[in-house]
Amino acid sequence: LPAENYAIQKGIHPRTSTLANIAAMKEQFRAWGVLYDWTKEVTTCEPAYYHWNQWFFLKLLEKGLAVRRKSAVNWCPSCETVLANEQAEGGVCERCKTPVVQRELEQWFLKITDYAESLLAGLDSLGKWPDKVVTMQRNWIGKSTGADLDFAIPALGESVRVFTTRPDTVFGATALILAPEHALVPRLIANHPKKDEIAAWVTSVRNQERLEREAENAEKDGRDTGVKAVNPFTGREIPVWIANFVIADYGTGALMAVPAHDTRDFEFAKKYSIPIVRVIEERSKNTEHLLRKEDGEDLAPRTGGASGSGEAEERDHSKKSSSGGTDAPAAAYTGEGFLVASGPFSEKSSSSARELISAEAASRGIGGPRIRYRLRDWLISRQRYWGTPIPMIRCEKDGWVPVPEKDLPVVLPPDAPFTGKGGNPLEKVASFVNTTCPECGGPARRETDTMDTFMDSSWYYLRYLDPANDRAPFDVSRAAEWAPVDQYIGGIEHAILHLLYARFFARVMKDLGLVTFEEPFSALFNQGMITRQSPTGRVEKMSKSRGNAVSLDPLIAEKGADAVRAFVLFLGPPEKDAEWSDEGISGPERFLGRVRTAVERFVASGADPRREPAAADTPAARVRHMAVKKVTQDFDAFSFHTAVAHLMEFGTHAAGLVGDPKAEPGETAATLRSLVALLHPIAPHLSEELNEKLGGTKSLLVSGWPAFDPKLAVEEIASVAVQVSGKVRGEIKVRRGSTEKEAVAAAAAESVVARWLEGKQIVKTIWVQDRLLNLVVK
RNA sequence: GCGAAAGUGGCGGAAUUGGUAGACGCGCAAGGCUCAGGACCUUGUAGCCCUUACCGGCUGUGGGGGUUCGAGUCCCCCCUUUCGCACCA
Repeated sequence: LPAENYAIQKGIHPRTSTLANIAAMKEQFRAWGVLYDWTKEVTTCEPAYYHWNQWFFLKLLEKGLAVRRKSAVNWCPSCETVLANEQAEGGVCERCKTPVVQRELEQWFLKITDYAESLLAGLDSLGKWPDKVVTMQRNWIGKSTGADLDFAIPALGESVRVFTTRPDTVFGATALILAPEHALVPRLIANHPKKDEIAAWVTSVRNQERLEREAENAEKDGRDTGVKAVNPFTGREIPVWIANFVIADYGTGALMAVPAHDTRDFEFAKKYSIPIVRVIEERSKNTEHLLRKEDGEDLAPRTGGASGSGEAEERDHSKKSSSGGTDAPAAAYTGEGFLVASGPFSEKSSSSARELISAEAASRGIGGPRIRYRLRDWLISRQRYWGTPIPMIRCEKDGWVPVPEKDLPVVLPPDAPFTGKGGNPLEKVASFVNTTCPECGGPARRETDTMDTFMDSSWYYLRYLDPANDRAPFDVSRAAEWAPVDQYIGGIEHAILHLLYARFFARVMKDLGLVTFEEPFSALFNQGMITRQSPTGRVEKMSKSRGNAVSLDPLIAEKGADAVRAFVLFLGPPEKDAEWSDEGISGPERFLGRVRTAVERFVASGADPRREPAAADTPAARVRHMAVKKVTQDFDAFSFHTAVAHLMEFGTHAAGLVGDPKAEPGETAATLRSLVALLHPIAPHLSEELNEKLGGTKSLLVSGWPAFDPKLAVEEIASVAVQVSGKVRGEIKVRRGSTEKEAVAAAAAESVVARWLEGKQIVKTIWVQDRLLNLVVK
């Protein structure tokens, strides 16, 4: 989709622009010194790749995981296509930020919801993922435990099923509210005197932008159908309403309104004078009410009982309370508590009542316990040209027929008259559309919708293992050997798009016997964004779509790839956003220059660069081991900016050795060799060159990472802070491993410390080995 | 509103997870080298105070309390910023 939009904007065929972008990107990779095995290159827009998208689609179809279904879907008016729920987050199109509207359309869905529980449970195993992403996925899947309950509508001879997480509040359900999209709406309003007005309102709500309809401050708006439903537990009639805040595709698109115990229902009930019946009490705060109840004054309506028995309990709080002195509550009580006015369930706790009421609903055949998820099925149809054709054929006689596997790939015609406006260009390509039915051989039409691009990225990581395979998406044994991915890196924007789809796909592939894992990415790292101050002073993310990206090409041309790499790594922690400015580049640039100078001076002096240190345990050797240790640990921890800092320190030390006539040449040589090797990931070009100058015969890529001896990677002399009553008063140098006694003696010999100890008595001594001595005095 | 993360010099950022706050770099200042320098090298650089100088002292990690011999780090309250979620019944 982005490729197509770009192509439309520039009037270039997406294939041309995509291939040009790939070429440009490859050139940038080369200029940066990025290492990549180009024999493993994958191009998802080529038939050789999307063939297998189509193959996966057919497999999903066989398993009943790909279905064509009519439902309310998100439509982006600007991109002129439907979008998956994940791509319309917050009510706007993920690509162009245009507010989306709901449309009732028949589309292809992948049943990701079948794996909702597995996707949720699997999150617990993702210890090496950022908590944030795990939480976002958990919230997106949105598991809710509750019950389904059926509310009869005698006038229609129908019943409406609702889902609730609070079946314990059912006795307080004083209205049934349906989404405007609910299937029963037309019949409910058919006999209403203002039928046309209501129908027009329903239509207007349905056509409203999601952003507007779901806005935080959007007013609740509804219409009374005039039809009555029956609360299955109180047996009382309750009104049936239609309201804008009821979401069509969550639960059943209908809910029981319990105004006393739900803030949204409360707000709605207040506005439309719907009765508010309190059925949950926090016992500790309202014992009086309970006592009245316990006196035997059973005010609760009986289950399935005749009308009238609950009259006294019902209070219409929209009017001034006339008797009993009970004022209208100011807000809903949404907490847990104990049931009141709930027939046989009165006195029960919320939690036990939930189970009992759910169980009774099940036994009466009107619902029962139910778990629901916020997650919706993945809508993959796109009314766009530049994508993988969905391999389906529509036959008048046989309906939807899959393209036989042997006929794959269904190739996207190169010559569609795409404009981005006025429908899918594929519909205009007769040679593509017109085909024959694989079942009956009669004339038929191809599906012209293409697949969501996230289909490509759901399994691409496995294609890298076997990019040329023309018999299968990838070789199963190679996948078994190499996958899952050890370390995945990507931006947070993928948290609930790509990463959720890929997790779903891994489960599908496991069920297909292609892989043995369920979680495709063992560890995940979210890098921060590079931001930039816009001319208006706002800090915004640098991106292609904003057109505010800074090209590093000129900087690389001027300073060299190594300096730019070192500088970018030195900007700060990689998981954090960083504001772009090329001001600080001189630091890393100078550093690399100093390393070069040090090596060149050493070689020019005629010293043997391959020489080994004369002694293993010297102060200089310890510095070297410490540097190797620190830099190695920094890399392991993705702390590249401190790796650069530690290399700078080590570089200064190395330059000092080169300039020091008393330095031992073997140690100096070893120091330079270590420095150059450690520098390789940051400055590969320079370090390879200096490695050669230092007599290296193999690339640093194959000659191995420097090792350190943990015993030598510590200073021999420890500087110990000396505190007197918790305040630092001096520092002593002691041999590593010194005893407390030795340290106290050394500290007392320090004049400043001695002054603070004068006339005092040491009441307590705290000794942290090799680090700190605290003398508490009185 | 709910949830999460963060707040450290002029700036980017360190701090072995309770143990010398400010590593490393930018910037700035002084000096050296130089015909010159936006090149390079050296030194200094949290604030305040005492001192000719040295030695030193006090304060300091968003604000306020607390725990501790000791707090940037742990606990409680508050403020600010950023990011998620936000009618999901």
